[in-house]
Amino acid sequence: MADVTAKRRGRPPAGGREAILKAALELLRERGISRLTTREVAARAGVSEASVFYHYRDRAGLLREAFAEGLGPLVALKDAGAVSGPDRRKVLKRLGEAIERFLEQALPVLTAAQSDAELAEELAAYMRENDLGPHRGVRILGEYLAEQQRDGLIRADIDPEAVASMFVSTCLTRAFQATMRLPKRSLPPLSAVIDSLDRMLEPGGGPPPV
Amino acid sequence: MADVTAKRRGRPPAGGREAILKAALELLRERGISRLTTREVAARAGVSEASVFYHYRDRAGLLREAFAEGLGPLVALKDAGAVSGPDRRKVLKRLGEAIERFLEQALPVLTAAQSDAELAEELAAYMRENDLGPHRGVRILGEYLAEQQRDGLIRADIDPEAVASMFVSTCLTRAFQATMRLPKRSLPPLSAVIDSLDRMLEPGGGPPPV
DNA sequence: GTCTATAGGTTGATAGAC
DNA sequence: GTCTATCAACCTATAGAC
Repeated sequence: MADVTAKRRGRPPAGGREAILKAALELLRERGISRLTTREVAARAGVSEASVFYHYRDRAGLLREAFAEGLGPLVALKDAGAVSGPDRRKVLKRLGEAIERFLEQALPVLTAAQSDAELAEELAAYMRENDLGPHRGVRILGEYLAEQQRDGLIRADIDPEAVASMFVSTCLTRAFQATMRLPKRSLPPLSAVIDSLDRMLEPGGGPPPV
Repeated sequence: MADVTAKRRGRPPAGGREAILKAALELLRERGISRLTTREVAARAGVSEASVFYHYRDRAGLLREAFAEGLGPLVALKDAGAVSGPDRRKVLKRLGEAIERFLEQALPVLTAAQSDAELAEELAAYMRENDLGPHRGVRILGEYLAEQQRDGLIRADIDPEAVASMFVSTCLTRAFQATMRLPKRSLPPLSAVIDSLDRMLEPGGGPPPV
C-alpha cells in the first residue's frame, strides 16, 4: 500500500519487515496457523521476537497483513487469464488453470482464518470491502460467455453467469481437494469438464438423438 | 462405532462422554478450533476438565472423534437425496440442496483441521480410507446421469461424471461461501444453475440459432 | 466416572539497553 | 530498528481422593 516509487530519506530499511511477513506466510501454508507462533516466525525470519511486535504491533496485526498478502494475486487474475478470443476451449483452459493455481495459494490462507471466529469475521469484512471471492471469477467468465452469446457463438437459452459459476466452482473444488490433501485424480480431469461444457454450449445443440 | 443395539450390563453411562463431544463440535463450528480448549469444552459440557481427558485421553483424541462425528452425515447422503426418477430437475434440486446442507455442517470441520499440518494429514488419511470427499457426490450424481444417458434422456456426447462434478462443485462453492461468511447472493441462485444445466443436457440440443 | 488441585510447559507481549 | 530478559496468562495433562 506504500508508495514504492518515492525516494526515501534516511536509513533504508534492513528488510526485516518483509522477511517477517514472508516467514509468516510460509509457516501458514506449510504447518497451519496454530503453529504460527511469533517465536517461530522470528526464528525463520532470522530476527528477534521483539522485532515482530515492533513491526506489526501484535500477532493479529501480523496475521492481517499475511492474509492480505496471500490474497493479493487475485487482483491480477483477470489480466493473467487473458479472457478473450474466439477459441472458447482455449479460454476455458487458460482461465481454469489460472484460477486453480491462484486458489491453491489462497485457500490455505482462507481456511486458516477460520480457526478463530474473530479472525474469520475480520477477513470476511476485508473481502466484502474489496469485493473479493469466488464471484470475481464467475463475473469475469460470465462476461466473456455473455459476449460470445451476443455473437451467436453460444446457445441463447442459457444463463451465462450460471454456467460460469459451474465452471469456476469446478476449479475451486479441484483446488479444495488439493488443499485438503486429497487426491485430485478422484475427480474427473479438467479437460473432460471443458470438453463436455464446450459441446453443451454449442448453439446448434448436440447431435440428434439416436 | 460401538454396537448400540447390544444390551448393556452394569451402570449405564451418565452421558458425560456424549455431552463433551457435542460441546466440542459446537465450539468448533461457533468459535473455531483455536478457541476449542479443554477448559471451554468441559465448561460447556458441564463437567470437569479431567473428565475430558478420562474419556478421550488427550485433546487430539477428542478432536479425532469430533471430526469423525462432524463428517458422519455424509454416509446418509445418498439415501437422503433419493437420486432417482425421471424428473431430472427435481433430482438436481433435491440432491443439490442436500449436498449444500451437509457441506455447511462439514466444511467448518474440514477447514478446522487445516489449522495444524499434523491434524490435517491425519484427517486426510481418515477420509482416504473411508472414501470420503467431494467425489462421493460426483459419483452418485454421475451414475444417475449415466443412467439417463443410456435411456436417451440426456445427449450422448457428454461425460456424465464431468457434468456431475460441475454441479456438485457449484453446491460446494455455495457452501464454501457461507462457511467463509461471504454473502451467498453474490453467486447466481442454484435454481438458475439447474435451469441452464437441464437445458444443456437435453438430447435434442437447444433451439436453432436465430 | 467424576471431582479438585496442581505441575509443567508454551505463548503473546512489554521493558529497557544498544 | 534490533536485541536480551522477563512476565503474566493460558493450556494440556496427571495425581489422587471420593
